[in-house]
Amino acid sequence: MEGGDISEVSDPTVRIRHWIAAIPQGSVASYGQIADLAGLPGRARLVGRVLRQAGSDAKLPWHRVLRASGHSAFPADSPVYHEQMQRLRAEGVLDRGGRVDFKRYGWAFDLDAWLWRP
DNA sequence: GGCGTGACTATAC
DNA sequence: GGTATAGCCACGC
Repeated sequence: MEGGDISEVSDPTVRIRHWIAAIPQGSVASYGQIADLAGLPGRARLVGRVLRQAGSDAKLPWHRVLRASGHSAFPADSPVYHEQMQRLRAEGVLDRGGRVDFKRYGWAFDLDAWLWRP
């Protein structure tokens, strides 16, 4: 990935999109985690907003973003929910009763280690 | 400018 | 697991 100078981008939505795009295939991240990485702690709702506006933008792996609980942000009976789970399964991310285990599939990106690396 | 809404979260029972 | 509560803040009305 190339996140070296992204922290200097002023537009928060650009940073958010950057980090969402950086989620590796087969991994998932929470809204709060993306907000933290974008330098916007406590702004998880903004991440959701950006994602909603991106909407059909296939460039962003929106399906890899879940709630902190491991659940999808969508109602379990909605079409978009099923599409999300189908996309995740296609990457090897399995859910248990609609819940994804962050211990197993959570993106283990460590921002501190990244910032402090030599 | 006030107010409700929302692809959210941490904390406390 | 659930429910309640309090933060969060861009946006539309």
